[in-house]
Amino acid sequence: MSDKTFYITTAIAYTSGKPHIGNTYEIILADAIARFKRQIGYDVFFMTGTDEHGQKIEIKAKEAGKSPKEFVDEVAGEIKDIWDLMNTSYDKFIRTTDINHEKQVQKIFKKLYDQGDIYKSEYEGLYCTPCESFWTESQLVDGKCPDCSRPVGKSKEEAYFFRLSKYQDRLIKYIEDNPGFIQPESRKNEMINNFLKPGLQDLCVSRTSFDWGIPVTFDDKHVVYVWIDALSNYITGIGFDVEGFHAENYNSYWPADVHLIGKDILRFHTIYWPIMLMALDIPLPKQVFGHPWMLFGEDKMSKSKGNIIYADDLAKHFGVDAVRYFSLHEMPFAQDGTITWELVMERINSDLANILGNLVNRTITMVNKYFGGVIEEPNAKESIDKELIQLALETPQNVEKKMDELRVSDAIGEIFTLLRRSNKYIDETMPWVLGKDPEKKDRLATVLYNLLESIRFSAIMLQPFLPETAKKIFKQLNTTNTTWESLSEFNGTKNSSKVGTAEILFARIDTEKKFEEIKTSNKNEPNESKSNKEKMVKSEITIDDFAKMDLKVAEVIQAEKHPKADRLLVLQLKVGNETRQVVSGIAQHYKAEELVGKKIILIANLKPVKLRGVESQGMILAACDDENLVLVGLDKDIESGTTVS
RNA sequence: CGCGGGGUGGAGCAGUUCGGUAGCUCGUCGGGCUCAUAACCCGAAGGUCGGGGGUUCAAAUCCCUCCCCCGCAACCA
Repeated sequence: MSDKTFYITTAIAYTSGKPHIGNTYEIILADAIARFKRQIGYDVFFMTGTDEHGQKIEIKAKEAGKSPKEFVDEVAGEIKDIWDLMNTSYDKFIRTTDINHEKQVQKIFKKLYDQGDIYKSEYEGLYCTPCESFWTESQLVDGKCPDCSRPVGKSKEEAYFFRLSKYQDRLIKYIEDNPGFIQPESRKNEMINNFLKPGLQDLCVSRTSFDWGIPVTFDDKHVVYVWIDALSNYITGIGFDVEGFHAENYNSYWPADVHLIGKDILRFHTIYWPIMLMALDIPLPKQVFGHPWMLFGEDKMSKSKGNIIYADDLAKHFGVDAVRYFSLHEMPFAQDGTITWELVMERINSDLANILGNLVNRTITMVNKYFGGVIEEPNAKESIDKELIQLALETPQNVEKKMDELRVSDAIGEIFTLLRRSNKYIDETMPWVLGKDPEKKDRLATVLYNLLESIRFSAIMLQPFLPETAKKIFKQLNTTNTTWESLSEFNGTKNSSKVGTAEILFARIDTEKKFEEIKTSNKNEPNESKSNKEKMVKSEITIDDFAKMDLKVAEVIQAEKHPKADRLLVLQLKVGNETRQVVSGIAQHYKAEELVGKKIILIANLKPVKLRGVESQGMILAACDDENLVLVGLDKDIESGTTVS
């Protein structure tokens, strides 16, 4: 083993449901980095896992009629299956329900308490009893509960707090002294200016309102709330021990080289986590990389939008390496990437089938056709070869440079530049012409040798990204010379070995046909998002309950934007001979001017409230899902003020 | 003036740190080639680099200003 170590982690996945391709991307990315580092000689430890506690899971388990433990066992298994399907080479899969983890979390909590970093206090806030919610001063509307408009009272809940403020200045200094710590760097300022400079509030680190968590040893009403539980996995997973009896892995791998996480949880990893570590007096991770998100078209993937793509579905249609390739290639360094079925097929066809697959195929075919599979000594070199050879020799360094910056997509781009260049080399040298002239046999052998060698180069470099494909290429080349070190010289193809038969690596996809296939296979599978699960079924009411509502036809006589809120319109409604002002959150769907003259339905006896300072006397009806909002109108015209029942 | 990201040929992006011929992939059109998976290779068309102003010999890049889009925050009665 090498003495250069590299410890990389992903965020641990929350076991509330099946992860989609956007979540899966993170582990594929981590895997590519881990494999690459191993390849260039690092002793790598790669950890991933699941975050399994919390109220949400408690509720979900109950809905599913299971105990929380049964529930998380199932989901964690499902997550692990997807990680395995994606051929990810993690060294450890940690679960926050692992006994060792739980034990260490309890000890960490106790230690921080004993040394005064955690203290018991009361979560004091403005509490709305019917809603069971705490609110801050700024959230209140008219001094009342924003949810139900009832008065709130001061209330207290016992909780433990972590004194973040104590470490604030040390953290700012650390971030400023280590410019590479937060990646991409644009996020650094966001953290400092938005959270650190204004001053950190102490963090609530325990709960009494649910049970599915790690109990606080010295106060059994409390369970450890997410932060200390989840974040500490990065050290407990490699054998950190509060009392100092660390496992060997902890001693060799900590501090982590990279925490790879989604950009949405960067704050927890660059503020709470480092402060926890400071309090425990252990070194901070070297880098936290907040990767961008994979969007479906323009939108975030979400169940309610029904636009989720899962890695296993993609793999079923296109194969694992194609999914890996797409995820790694299509994601820019800092900006969000996009996935659609069309894009996936386009990438597979143009890159994997045309450029890579076809190059291997045509080369192997020619070696078999002209030389019976055995290439002889390359002794007829020409100056035209130099450009190809030089590029091949430069590419490993370029890849390494990009990978150092975690620019995985760019690293892959470097390899494809070599593949394109190789295709071009075939046209330049025209081996099929050489093949017709027996005197040119040596030259032909040299040309094909150069091609085999640059394919070997490419395949070696592709290993971290497309491990299975690389294997297949090695098999076709019939080479075992697959180390990174062998890329220092352009002579690693053995002259005497016989290449294998040409096999298609990636078949071209008939886009239209495939689309049909995908559609049918999606139909066959019950679409979870639209079935039982997501439907909100409210409890039954009587006609009397309904009769409490005073619904009226109303005509919009004036509409304008709310002066202080983006999503709100202020409407003046004519209801019979009365005029009502209603504030409505429809500004993203309707322009003020197009509403004037429309007749709509108003709930007229709703208690008035102020919204961002403007009084609203009622509410108008609209149908809406996540994307669309349509006002409820009338089939035929009728007087405003008419009662609706 | 809440915070942040972005606006570059038809599409998606790089280039902006540190001014010096506007680049890549896909698509379109034309050509070449036949070893190969209708693939590969070459060429062309197509851009006032969101608008305006300024600095400069020179601005996508620096400064000022305005417009638009997307997140977050707020807000949806």
